[in-house]
Order: sequence, then C-alpha cells, then structure tokens
Amino acid sequence: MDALWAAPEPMTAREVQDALAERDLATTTVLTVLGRLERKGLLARAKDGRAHRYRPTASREDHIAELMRDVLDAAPDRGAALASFLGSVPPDDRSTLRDLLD
Amino acid sequence: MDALWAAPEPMTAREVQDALAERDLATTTVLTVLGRLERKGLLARAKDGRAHRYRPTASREDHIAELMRDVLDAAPDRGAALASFLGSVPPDDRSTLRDLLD
DNA sequence: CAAGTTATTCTACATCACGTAGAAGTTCTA
DNA sequence: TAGAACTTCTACGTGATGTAGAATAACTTG
Repeated sequence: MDALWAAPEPMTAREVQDALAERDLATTTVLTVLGRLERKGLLARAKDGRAHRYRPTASREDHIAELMRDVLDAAPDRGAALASFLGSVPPDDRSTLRDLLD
Repeated sequence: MDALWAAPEPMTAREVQDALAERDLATTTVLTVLGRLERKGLLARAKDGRAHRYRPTASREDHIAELMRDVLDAAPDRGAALASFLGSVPPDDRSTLRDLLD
C-alpha cells in the first residue's frame, strides 16, 4: 500500500516490485499480496495489456479515517469516546479540528 | 473485556465465566483469555483470597480512544486524516466534537 | 487428616491472517 | 516456435486467537 499510495499513477506488479526492490521480493509474492489487498477492497485493478494496473480504492488518509470510524463504531458511548480521544491527542490536533469544524 | 467493562467491580475468573454462561466456556478457557489480556496490558489483576480479581486498565471509551490515536499515528498527514474523518462521521459526532472543543 | 472443590499454570490444537515463494499455465513477442 | 512476462493456485512458517485438557496448589469440610 505504501508503494501504491506514493505513486501518482496505478502501478503494475512489476512496478511495485521495483519500488520495493530493497526487499528483494519474488514476483509471485508481490502478486499474491496485491491479490489479497484487492480481495479486501483496498485495491482495484484494471487490465493494461498483458498485465494489470493496481490502484488504491482510497487515499491513505481516507483509509485511516475509515479505520478510525470503524474503531469509533465499537463505542457504545460515542460522545465519551470522542471526549477521551480529544483529551489524549496533541493540542495541535485539537486546533486542526477546531479549524476544520468552522 | 465486555464482561469486565460491564461490571462495576473487578471480577474473578469464575464471575467472568458466569457472566458468559451462554457461551458455556471451560474454566481454563476463561483463565487463558484473561491471562492473555493481562499480558497485553488490557487487564490488571490482584489476588483476592485463593483467586484473582481482574480489572480493565482503561475504560472501554478510553481504550477506543487509544486505538483511534494509534490509527491516526499512521497518517503522514494528520490534518488530512482528521479532515477525512470529520467528513465521514455522522453530523451528530461533529456537533459533539464542536461542543467538546469549547 | 483425607477427599473433594476451587483456582492457577502449562501445554496443546485448530483456525486465520500474513509474509513469502514455487509450480504451472497463458499470452505476448522476437 | 522458443522465451519472457504475467497470472493463478498451492504451500509453508509464524503469530494471534478461541478453545480446553492435564497437572498442581490451596482451601473446605466430613
């Protein structure tokens, strides 16, 4: 996901493999992981010639926001969870939230 | 955790087992899980006679807030993540946050 | 005090997610 | 047509989790 999120355009498996060259992964490893990420809905793919191009279905920040919502949804008392969240987050984040809420 | 969070007082393994009677768990199962939760820091225990009493180290809402922070910490751009979060959350939550931020 | 009950610890096993990759098949391309 | 590129299927090790048996320690009671 890091590689895909860092790229401006959808990537082929080969390109992902090259982007992660330091890890020296086998091609099939990259394909397997891309397939699993697609199955989980994090990636979508479209055929491009012989290969496929993979594209994140959401931006990294949207994905993170979704995870945060999933966690929040586990709270019987959302208000209390949000209060605790605000209290435990750095002041900068509170400022950001204040600005965004205007 | 649900059982412990629902109780006003720390519980013994036996009490947890009774609270989860519908699941018909073996005593050792309950003990194993409580031990694992303690190892992960979600529970603390204190000896009470022959048995131990288990107590959540954080309230459910505090725990949820902590998970939300952990997720947020994965964002390179916290502001964008918070913006996306606000945008994807029900309006009531935004109201709650506005109130809390005053 | 012996025997049963209660609580704990250690070990075990199935399942699942995940990181990893080989084997084999399909499809281009030189 | 032979080889390279790409894909799919299968597989294996590891760690988390749900589950519980075996062994052991400690307490209660006849």
